[in-house]
Amino acid sequence: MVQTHSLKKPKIVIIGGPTASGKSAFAVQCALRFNGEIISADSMQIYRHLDIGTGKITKAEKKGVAHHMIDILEPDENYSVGLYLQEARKKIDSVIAHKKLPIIAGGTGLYINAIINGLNFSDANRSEEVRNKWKKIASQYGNLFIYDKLKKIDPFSAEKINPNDLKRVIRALEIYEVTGKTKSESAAEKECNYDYKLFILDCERNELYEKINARVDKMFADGLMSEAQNLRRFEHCQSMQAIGYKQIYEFMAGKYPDEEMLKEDIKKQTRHYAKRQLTFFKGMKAEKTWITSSDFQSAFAKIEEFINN
RNA sequence: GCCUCGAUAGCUCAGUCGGUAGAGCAGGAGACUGAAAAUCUCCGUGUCGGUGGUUCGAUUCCGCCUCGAGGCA
Repeated sequence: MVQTHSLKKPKIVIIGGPTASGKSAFAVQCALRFNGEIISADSMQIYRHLDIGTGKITKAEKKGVAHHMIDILEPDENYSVGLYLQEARKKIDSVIAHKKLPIIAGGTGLYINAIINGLNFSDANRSEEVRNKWKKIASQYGNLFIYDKLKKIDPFSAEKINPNDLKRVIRALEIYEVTGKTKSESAAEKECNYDYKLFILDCERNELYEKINARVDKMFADGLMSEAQNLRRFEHCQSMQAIGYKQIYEFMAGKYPDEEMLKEDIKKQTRHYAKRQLTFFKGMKAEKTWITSSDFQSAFAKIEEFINN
């Protein structure tokens, strides 16, 4: 993506990467070094009380650096990229107003992408009513049935969506129903409001997986079970899509032979998730710099250069 | 010591009435614009334990050997 006349735009640093890659710690180091404040881009850490399971940064780990967009919702609240973008922009602007460097850090690629590439369909907010209606139709007449509806309304979008990808088929239908315009009609490239420097943290796959495994073990040692237990009344809320909690509820319902299997499954799900994150960042339309933990020094140099030119 | 049953992909196993084999899981790759820690798509060659024999041809049938599980002594 080419950035034109970036000189006038405010500068922000963005840090992405898979879980357990060390984003949070790196972000704190950057903030300390460049007088920054961190704006989280994590769809699960925005929820209060989901601490251990989301690997939320602790007070000590924050080292006095301000963190935004963490702990702003109760577990029973719904959220969306649209709301995130709205809030995050405000935070970014206020950090800039305070003459500090905004550092966006998190693993939710979609949120980061929204900040970089904006969002179309601005008036197509989620409509539970519309979604439920289509969901019901789909379960009654099959995925293909509603896919065919979409094909008639918006063949261009349908072309790019797999018929089994129910959520996306429904969303495309929803956009049309809410705005009267099709998804493809309203799609357009947008230019980023900010001059950004994006780093993606990564490491060798085996090493990443080992870190993930160790991290899950630590979560259990830190009391994930009781944390989940205490949140059980939210079992069917959006926040409980987070890996760990839902498996624990299934464990309590007797779906795993023993705790060891539970842990193994959570590790596995987390590995799959990390892989998906990596794929998303790889495919993201943005200028990015891939780094590992051994590249921190050179990354600092790049940030230095970025903010000073 | 004898008998029985196993030995096939990293793991669990299916299968080949004899023409060199396929599922699930793991693993890999990918998609992704308001639920994203979600949702979805694609990818399977391995001395078919070893060795002799029968056969045009054996992973498949037969013998022996090795290893594992169970049973009888």
